[in-house]
Amino acid sequence: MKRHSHQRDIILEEVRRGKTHPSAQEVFDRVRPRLPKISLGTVYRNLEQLAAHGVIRKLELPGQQRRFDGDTSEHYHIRCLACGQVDDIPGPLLVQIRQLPDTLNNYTILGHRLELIGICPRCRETAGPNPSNGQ
Amino acid sequence: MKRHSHQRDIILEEVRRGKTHPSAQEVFDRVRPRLPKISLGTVYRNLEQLAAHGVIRKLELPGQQRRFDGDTSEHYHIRCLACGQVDDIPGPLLVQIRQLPDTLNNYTILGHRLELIGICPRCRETAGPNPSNGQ
DNA sequence: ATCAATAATAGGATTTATTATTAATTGATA
DNA sequence: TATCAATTAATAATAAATCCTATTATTGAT
Repeated sequence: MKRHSHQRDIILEEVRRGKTHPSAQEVFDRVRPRLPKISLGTVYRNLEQLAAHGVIRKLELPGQQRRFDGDTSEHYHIRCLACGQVDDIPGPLLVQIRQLPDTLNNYTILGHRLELIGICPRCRETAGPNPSNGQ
Repeated sequence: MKRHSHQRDIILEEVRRGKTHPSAQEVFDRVRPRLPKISLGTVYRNLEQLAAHGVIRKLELPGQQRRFDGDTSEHYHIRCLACGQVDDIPGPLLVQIRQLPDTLNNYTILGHRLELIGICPRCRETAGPNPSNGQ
């Protein structure tokens, strides 16, 4: 990020809009109405750059495509097993994880990833995956 | 798994051999000397089937390809940020996670995924990723 | 032991998410 | 405003996983 770009500004605005956790393709779809000539590669590159600089967070979800989060505060996520929707879990990190030793199994510990798995209210009510939820 | 297959037996043997956490491709490579005509699709199908029946465990790792674990007891994993190697962390699940409520954020909670991120001893010593470690 | 039904396989094509390449454009700076 | 590296658009390439179809193997019934 050695200089500004209009594309990056718009991408950041769209990632920050709402509390969703969009994939690169979803960001692309949201940006396109404003920048019809933008390409998907530009979206990927800028999302990675913004995440590398801590402006947004990258969520690498097991078995799913990568998502991005405009909220950089420390928080966990819960993910719907049926539709893939990702929501925030407010509150502090687990105390037990905070208290882990510096080394374990001879590894130097740098961090952790935790996500809860569940069924979102919409999928529970409709008794099936709700495609409009995201996946 | 309505019928037995020789291929599945060999695949299971190879996943259980050692304490590694092989990817489908790695299982394929290990099985090939014994079954030269096996195809990658067969390996994927049988690994998924074995996991669905609880015979092995599927590890869906953020930002990495899927791996499989012949050890089905409850345990967490630690993963080397440099080389991708995955090791077991012995011991029980975190008490705090055990005590989570049934619902959170209006989701029905079904489970969780936790993995620790670190640097493995080999990568620490060689001051760089060790390609022979797996990734 | 043989046979018919059908589950499972081999081999290859396809899909999806992501990354790399390249020529043209743009933003920061002298 | 001329320069030059950073950034872009467009597209090709890659990697992991899935799908497709003709063939083979396993099973329960004879």
